[in-house]
Amino acid sequence: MNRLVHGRIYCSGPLAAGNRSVFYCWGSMGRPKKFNREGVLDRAIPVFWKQGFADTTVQHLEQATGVNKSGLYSEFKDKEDLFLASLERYAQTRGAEILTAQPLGWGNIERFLRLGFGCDDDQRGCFAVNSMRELAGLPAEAQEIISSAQQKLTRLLIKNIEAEESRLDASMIADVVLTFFHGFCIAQNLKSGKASSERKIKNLMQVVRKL
Amino acid sequence: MNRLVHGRIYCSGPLAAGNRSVFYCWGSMGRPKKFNREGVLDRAIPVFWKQGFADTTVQHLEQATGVNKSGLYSEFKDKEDLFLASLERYAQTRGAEILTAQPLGWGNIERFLRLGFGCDDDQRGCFAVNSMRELAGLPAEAQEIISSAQQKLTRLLIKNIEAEESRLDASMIADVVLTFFHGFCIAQNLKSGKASSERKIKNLMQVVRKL
DNA sequence: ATCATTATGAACCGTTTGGTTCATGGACGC
DNA sequence: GCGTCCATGAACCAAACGGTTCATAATGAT
Repeated sequence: MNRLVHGRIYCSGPLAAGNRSVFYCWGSMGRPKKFNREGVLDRAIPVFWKQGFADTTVQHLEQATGVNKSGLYSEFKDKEDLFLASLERYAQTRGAEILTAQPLGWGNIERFLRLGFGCDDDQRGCFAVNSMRELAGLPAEAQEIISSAQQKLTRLLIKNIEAEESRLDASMIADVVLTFFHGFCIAQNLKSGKASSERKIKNLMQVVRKL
Repeated sequence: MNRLVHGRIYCSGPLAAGNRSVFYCWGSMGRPKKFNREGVLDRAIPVFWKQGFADTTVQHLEQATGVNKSGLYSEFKDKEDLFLASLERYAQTRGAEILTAQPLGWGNIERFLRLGFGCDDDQRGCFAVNSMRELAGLPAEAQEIISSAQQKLTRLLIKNIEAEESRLDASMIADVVLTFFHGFCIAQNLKSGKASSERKIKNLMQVVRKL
């Protein structure tokens, strides 16, 4: 909501997603923020990634981001809004560079699969794949974010497969690879040896190269 | 805890997992229970399956099972205990029959994959696969239940693959199939058309038969 | 019919939850 | 330095949570 005071327009309430809160467009200056939207998201993502939406409290988010509740609620409508923004930023950020690297082919695909390892012990698998579990309790927007990211990945996978010679349809193989990726990611949540995860990838690559 | 009253031994507190509460072994009869352990679990499973552990409240469980809180807490230590018992019952119940049906082979494997569809709109995918997401917030026992069930499934998958002729190692193919199954299950949580799910299975079967 | 014994369900409890309010702090324009 | 305005953080709130207690209901044994 914008309000008119003394003939000047001021911003109040949560800013729209596109606006950088570090910029002051109208009115005289006030106390500057200590945080910016992207920084908060980048620090919130690991928390949601590890614990999911339901298990994450706003206290966790305060500690992880270093931003107080009132700050968070000035930038985001509620916990759900912050979650969706985090998920969207994650989905837009990850995956594409690897699958567009030259030369296209099985090498890119194997490197893509390795993304499924996650970052470290706290961020296992893939945030987007993990989030599929909770879709039942989240707004439809969550599914749309994930779906559109998957479609983008599928297109890139197909291009990489077409760069190799294969008797089978590229989109069919891409389908299998992506579903395998989902399985690889979700299974990363159980702490089994890294060796068995490596073997999984090796196995799929060996299978897929034979087609 | 057992206590001695008037020279007779009575059971009080939650009964051990193996004991059927419908049987009265010692002492004189009291008011009979209206529920039994397995019945509660079978009604709790769909709730946890759909909503996961964190999103399920004991109110939900009361409504779904028809058993009051005090009843639930007399049979189970706490919500976590009920969840683990549900997960264990689910894991022990499902999957094995399909993979032991004669004749062993690709037919069984395809039927196994189709288990990943789930039951209906509320029980999507697989309860055990869904639960992998929440392992970070659950006791180690949860992972053990899932892991041992997976090992059992892997053995059965291998036997079915060995029944077919294949140039590649059966355990390698089983690994790929199981990971694909995980991915298929978790992706069932997003409500995309059934057609695309069917295609996924067809695609994998076509790939795997070629090996 | 009475007693002993147990299951039941509603009331209750302390804690934690997501979310809001408001007095204070701090930066800028003048 | 003063006034204006906004970000900040702690206090605050109602609702919901997991879990417990206890008077009561319901059964079998005698």
